[in-house]
Amino acid sequence: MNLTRRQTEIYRYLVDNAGHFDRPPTYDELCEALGLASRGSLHKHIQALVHAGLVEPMDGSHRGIRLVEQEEPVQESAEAGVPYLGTIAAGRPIEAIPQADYLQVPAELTGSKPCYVLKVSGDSMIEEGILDGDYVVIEQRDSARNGEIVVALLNGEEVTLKRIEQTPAEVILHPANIAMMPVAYPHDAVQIQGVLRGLLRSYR
Amino acid sequence: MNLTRRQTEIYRYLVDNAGHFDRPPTYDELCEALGLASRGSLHKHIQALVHAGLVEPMDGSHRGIRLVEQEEPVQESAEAGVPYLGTIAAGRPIEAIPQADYLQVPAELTGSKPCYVLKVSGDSMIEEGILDGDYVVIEQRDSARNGEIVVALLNGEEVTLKRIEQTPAEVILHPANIAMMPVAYPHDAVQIQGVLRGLLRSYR
DNA sequence: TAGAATAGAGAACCAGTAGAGAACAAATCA
DNA sequence: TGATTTGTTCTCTACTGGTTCTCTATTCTA
Repeated sequence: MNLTRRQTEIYRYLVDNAGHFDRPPTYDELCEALGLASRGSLHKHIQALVHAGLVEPMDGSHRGIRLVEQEEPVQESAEAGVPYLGTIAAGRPIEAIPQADYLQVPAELTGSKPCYVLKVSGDSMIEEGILDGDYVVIEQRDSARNGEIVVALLNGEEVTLKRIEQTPAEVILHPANIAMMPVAYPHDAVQIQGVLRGLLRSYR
Repeated sequence: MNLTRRQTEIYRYLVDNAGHFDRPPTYDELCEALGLASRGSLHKHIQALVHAGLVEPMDGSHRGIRLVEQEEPVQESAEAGVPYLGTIAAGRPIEAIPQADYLQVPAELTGSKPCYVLKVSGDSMIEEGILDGDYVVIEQRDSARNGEIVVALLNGEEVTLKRIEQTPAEVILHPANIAMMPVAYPHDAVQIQGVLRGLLRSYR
């Protein structure tokens, strides 16, 4: 995700002044600080930063603009941790987080193959017991057997977690939610990025 | 859980003055200190802090506003991991396995409190996304808040995993399966053994 | 040089936040 | 026991702050 000049400028300002705010700044406060007259203009830039995973999304709430936590590299990571890459929401690209975090995942889930962890957003697999906010452990693979749950890249742009069925003619992706229908794609529109190996959920 | 401005302001005040109170402050005292005229308004903020796990819930008691003691940063204590104790099946005692195995559970799930892992047998919590064969991470505790999912020992003999509701008269255990009914017990028949903190599932 | 990408102004919308105050019930105190 | 605190719940009001528009200006690029 490439930022424009103004976007990086604004992000810089946020980072530089992060410790300087006693509370998360509102759009109006930022507008004044940045010499903007219109919240609407600022909003577009902030949205770009949210999309780039640099600013926390605030779904309608009024709590000011916050940077996404840039946790310093966890040193335990070398110790057989599994990288946490971001959020997977049906219908959108993976929202990568800037610096990979590492999770201590039991070897029983990962096996010996390379894996990564994604956070699930949405309810499309709810009937398989995969809920909004769960973390899935994905084994890096570019092929899958029928019936496996896969991370699939569709048309090179959006990514989704679904149960896969491959026929000679097409690839069918089955959600596990009565409200959603299976969708069929031509083979060349679906690129498998990994296979579901494990699941983590926090009730904290 | 993201706090609003006023909520963080009030939380700050509580933290800053924690050592300053000789006993927990009342709502009225706090209202005055914070320049509020209405207890009702303050109550909403405090509830938000309780919900965020920053303030201890005070079920009815007076003079009850206390901060949740902040666990010090997790010390990578999980050298050995979390003990795997056996299988929990609704209606039977925990089937302990002879030699405790240890699982490498991410610190995000355990927090700093002592935990153990059980394997779930049965479908009684299927609508909460807890499936037969899943592993649950349980924090060792002998009390729980309403709405939490607990490991409960019933009549000193059988153990079960259910959502708990404690009323003055009785304890109600709610399964999450349309085919099963909630069951009410007298308080002395239910002994809480732990609270659900996390969940692991293997698709191997 | 036309069209796209970037940047901004400003208006309008409305959900979230904040607070007041009344009424109630449980806990505590006299 | 009765009176008083104290926490809880409710309704009502106000306004702030994030979002969405449309419209315009400027810069970049094919």
